[in-house]
Amino acid sequence: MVLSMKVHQFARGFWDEPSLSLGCKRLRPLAPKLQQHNQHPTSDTTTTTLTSFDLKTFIKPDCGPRKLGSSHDHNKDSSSSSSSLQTGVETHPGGTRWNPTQEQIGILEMLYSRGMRTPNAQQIEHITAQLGNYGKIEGKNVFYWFQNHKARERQKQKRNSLGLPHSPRTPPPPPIIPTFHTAEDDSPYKRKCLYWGFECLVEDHNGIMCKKEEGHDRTLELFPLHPERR
Amino acid sequence: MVLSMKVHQFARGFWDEPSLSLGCKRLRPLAPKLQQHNQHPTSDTTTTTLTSFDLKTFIKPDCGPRKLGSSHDHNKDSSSSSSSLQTGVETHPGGTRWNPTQEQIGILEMLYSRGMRTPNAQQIEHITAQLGNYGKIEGKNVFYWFQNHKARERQKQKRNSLGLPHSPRTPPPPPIIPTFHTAEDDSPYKRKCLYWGFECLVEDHNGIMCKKEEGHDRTLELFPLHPERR
DNA sequence: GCAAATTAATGATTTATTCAAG
DNA sequence: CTTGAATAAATCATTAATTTGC
Repeated sequence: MVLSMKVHQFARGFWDEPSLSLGCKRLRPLAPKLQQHNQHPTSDTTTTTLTSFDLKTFIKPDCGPRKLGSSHDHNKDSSSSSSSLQTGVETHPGGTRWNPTQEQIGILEMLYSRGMRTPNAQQIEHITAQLGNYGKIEGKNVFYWFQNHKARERQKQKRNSLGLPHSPRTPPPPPIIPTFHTAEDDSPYKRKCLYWGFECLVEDHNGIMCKKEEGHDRTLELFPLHPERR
Repeated sequence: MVLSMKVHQFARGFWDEPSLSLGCKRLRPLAPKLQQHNQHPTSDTTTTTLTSFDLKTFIKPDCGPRKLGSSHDHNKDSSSSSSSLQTGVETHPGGTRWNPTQEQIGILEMLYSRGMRTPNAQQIEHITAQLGNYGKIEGKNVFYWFQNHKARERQKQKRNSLGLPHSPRTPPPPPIIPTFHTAEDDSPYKRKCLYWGFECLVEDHNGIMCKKEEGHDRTLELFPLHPERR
């Protein structure tokens, strides 16, 4: 199959699609990268595009490495300590990776404790919007948080079960996630539901305090988040 | 700090309540670190009041098992009706999986052969747009194609090297790929929700696609659009 | 007390596996 | 049985928390 693609030129230019330009918004003050908008104005070219395939369009001109972070702040406040550091180190105001605030973590854990494991896009958006009230955050952060948290809880559990395998069988297998019905029925709102109630420690058979894992009860049933399967 | 949470409200009406304030902080898992990062300049108090947390918003109608392929809101203009994407491939309400056309496969393989492995969000969009001329396709299809193709080439290679280890050396391992590192990229929020984003290739002096050196940014949005499956 | 050096967490990606449509 | 789609496991990388020497 030959597609009439014009491979020959990998010339650059063109990736900047007009429409998306917005993206380029975040440039940081530091490196002024200039993005190039180049030529090719248009061309609606696309005309061709209709049927032909322009390889060249696949090459991005390269935009500089902009890292940045974003506006924002996050305020790592940090410090108190006097300033100190900031001195140039760059902590750059923008940091690179997301640094969750207590509130954000709290909400996320609450949701997790209620059974949420892999929120869908819609949910992620929602959560992101809510958490945005407490600090900078993006959808992907939420997505990753759930992935990581789920995976790490899993390892932790595994480690524990191996480390002290008493309890022959019934190795706390299924996290069990509550079943979440719809609110309405059982008394959903019965619990007080401390915001961050999770983390609650409980005493196990041996009198050792441990974190109650994924418990079934705890405060729950508040809302039908959709139970994840599994 | 007190959390002034109005717990009682959790009672009924919860969903109706517009919002519930929350603000408390939580302890960190093991080591209580108290960091306080509270964000928001504004109050340092965490009064909570500032923002409210609407639990109910997490529920969302969602409802049904929507499977649909990705329609997902977002501007994706969706399908219905029109076609933004051309050809009217049917929008298949039912959501089926992508069924690539010869042309699409051809282009993808060509790109793969040139070294592309993990296109970033921008590239995916571009590719998607191009391939859209040959049949219905979405960004995630492109993303997955590269992932699967890469992984399967890898297995195939492994199998071959083991199965018939003639050719002592050079077991065609390196697909050639230039270096691919991360890339920079762009835009964080730019996308509403691109399915996922990744590295970006750039052209080097020789016109070969390679990964842009040193950028560390990979910032992109990612997350699966509909996770609910299964 | 401070800050470089070290360590513990955990955010972000990549790779391997699994599941299921066709 | 091929392969699109999705998840889980493994890995990489940064930042926060600690420790340590001056």
